[in-house]
Amino acid sequence: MGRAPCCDRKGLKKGPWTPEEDKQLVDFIQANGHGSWRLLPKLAELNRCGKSCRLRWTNYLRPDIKRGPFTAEEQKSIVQLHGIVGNKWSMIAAQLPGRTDNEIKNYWNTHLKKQLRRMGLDEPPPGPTAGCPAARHMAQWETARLEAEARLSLLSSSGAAATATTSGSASSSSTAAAGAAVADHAKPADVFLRLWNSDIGSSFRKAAAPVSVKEEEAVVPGDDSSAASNEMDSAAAAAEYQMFLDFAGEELGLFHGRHGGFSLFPPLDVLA
DNA sequence: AATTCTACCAACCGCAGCTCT
DNA sequence: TAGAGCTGCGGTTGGTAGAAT
Repeated sequence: MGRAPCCDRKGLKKGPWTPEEDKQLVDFIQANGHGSWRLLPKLAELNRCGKSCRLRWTNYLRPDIKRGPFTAEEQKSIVQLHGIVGNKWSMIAAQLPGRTDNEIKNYWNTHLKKQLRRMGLDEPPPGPTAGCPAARHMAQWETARLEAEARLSLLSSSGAAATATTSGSASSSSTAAAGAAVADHAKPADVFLRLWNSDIGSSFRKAAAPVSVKEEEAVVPGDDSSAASNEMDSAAAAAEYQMFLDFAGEELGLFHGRHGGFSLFPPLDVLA
């Protein structure tokens, strides 16, 4: 995996772009498309590296970029998605039309992170999962999934059990069943269910697969110590997740419920 | 009015993964 | 199959504007 040598060339301009450079880049891309970023500077007669051109275009010059402050709805989405996928800014940006990953990242670091810090929620909990975001997020998903399953079991008490059809999932068969059940029974307000079935959920399951398998292997039947350890990890992750949800619910008005009775999911009577 | 501090954001750097040969 | 080239992503930095002293 070699590194791109384009920025190593001497004499290429760095730093802020001038309006003339912007116009040159926009005119060229609108006329020809960006094609190969590496070749673009030469073709557009810009004294910049391709990487710089791509960044300028994607983060600033693209016509579909939405400018201005983030709306409350966008803030909610960012917090919600960050809780699920972590610092996958491009993934989060994909769910917010007109916003770039760089913009979201900056917004998170300068605004939302501070709010979390004030709440004392920015530090990962101590323990084995602290350095493993995938494991922590898997635990978060698992917590939400369990709640979804509980809800679904109540909702479909008279219905037949769903057949597992979800493929590529690294979680347990019950998770796959929940995923299938979700497809059949999900209500629009069911945030988790929608996310689980979305591209994000799919990417997450895929990304978390090795961790999940490893964790399952680590649990030897009858081995109380590893089971207990796993239980503690899950509890810590679940506690962290709950803290995050509490913050999101109270501070940003996310999800449903009120102080003390907050839930990722809407009350049953809403679904009924 | 001058200086220092803080917040914000555009841009850079380097790594990782994908594609092609 | 291995290595080189290219692109995309996430972390970090540096410049600037506005606020505070």
